[in-house]
Amino acid sequence: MSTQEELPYDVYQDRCPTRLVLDRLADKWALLILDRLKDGPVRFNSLKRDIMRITPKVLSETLRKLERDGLIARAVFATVPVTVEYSLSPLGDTLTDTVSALAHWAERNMDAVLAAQAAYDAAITAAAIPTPGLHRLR
Amino acid sequence: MSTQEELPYDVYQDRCPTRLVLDRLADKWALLILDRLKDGPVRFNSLKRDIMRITPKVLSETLRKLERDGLIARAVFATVPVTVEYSLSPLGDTLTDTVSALAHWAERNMDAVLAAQAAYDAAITAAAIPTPGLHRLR
DNA sequence: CGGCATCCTTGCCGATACTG
DNA sequence: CAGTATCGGCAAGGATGCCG
Repeated sequence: MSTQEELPYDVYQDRCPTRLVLDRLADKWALLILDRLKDGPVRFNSLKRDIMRITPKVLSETLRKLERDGLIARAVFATVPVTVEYSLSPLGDTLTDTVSALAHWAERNMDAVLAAQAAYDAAITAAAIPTPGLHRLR
Repeated sequence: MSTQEELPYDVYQDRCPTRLVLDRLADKWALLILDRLKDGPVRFNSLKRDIMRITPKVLSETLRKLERDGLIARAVFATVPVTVEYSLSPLGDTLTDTVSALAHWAERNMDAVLAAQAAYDAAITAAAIPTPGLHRLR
């Protein structure tokens, strides 16, 4: 808010189109796809295999949304059977460092998060049982 | 995948706990909250005002999830009425640069995205009408 | 001020087919 | 191989009201 130039868009504003883009990026599958594409073009079924548990439906939908937003490009080759490659567009390429950092932050800090969760849950449980061991009969 | 060390966690894997964290971060509201906290502690209703259209319920829920994950800290002051401040934890602080970059990327590249969307929609519409103007009589 | 409880809707997402 | 079609469930999230 301080070091940043004045822009016509403000993601904090409701009804700002940036909210729509943020919604797109704030999607687990979209982040994984963009991250997966950062090393070069990847084919549909390769994406489907690499991003475990994604269904073809969701993969297809997410790819089309990303393509519509100009973040990825779709290339069709008239082979038999047909070959389709997805790759980052120049615009999408400006995002990958950030997206990749976010997607992999969890991997680097997973232990800390798990520890925090355990501590939080323990505190909550302790609070829920004011004097543990008391009132045990009945 | 190449320049990266081998980690015990892999966000591409199903059943990997990192997926849960990615789910948390891949949330529009969580991103906005984390970004909003990067300049210092903020109170509940201030967040509610700044992040337009967020409901108290969703704000409260998201804050608690972020607190449970150890990304933010909650401080209560026994004033009248009570004052509650939310701030980034040291762990959360390691995320803000990335989160902020993602949240504001949309603001910087909104025009390009809107142009891409318009081009995409125009191409789709054109494809849906093979030869415009032909077959016009019935 | 800073929430929580409740109800209710919607739309996303997964599962499961089927097609060019 | 690269998708589309259809269906159903379930949980995220909005609206509202109340409380310490």
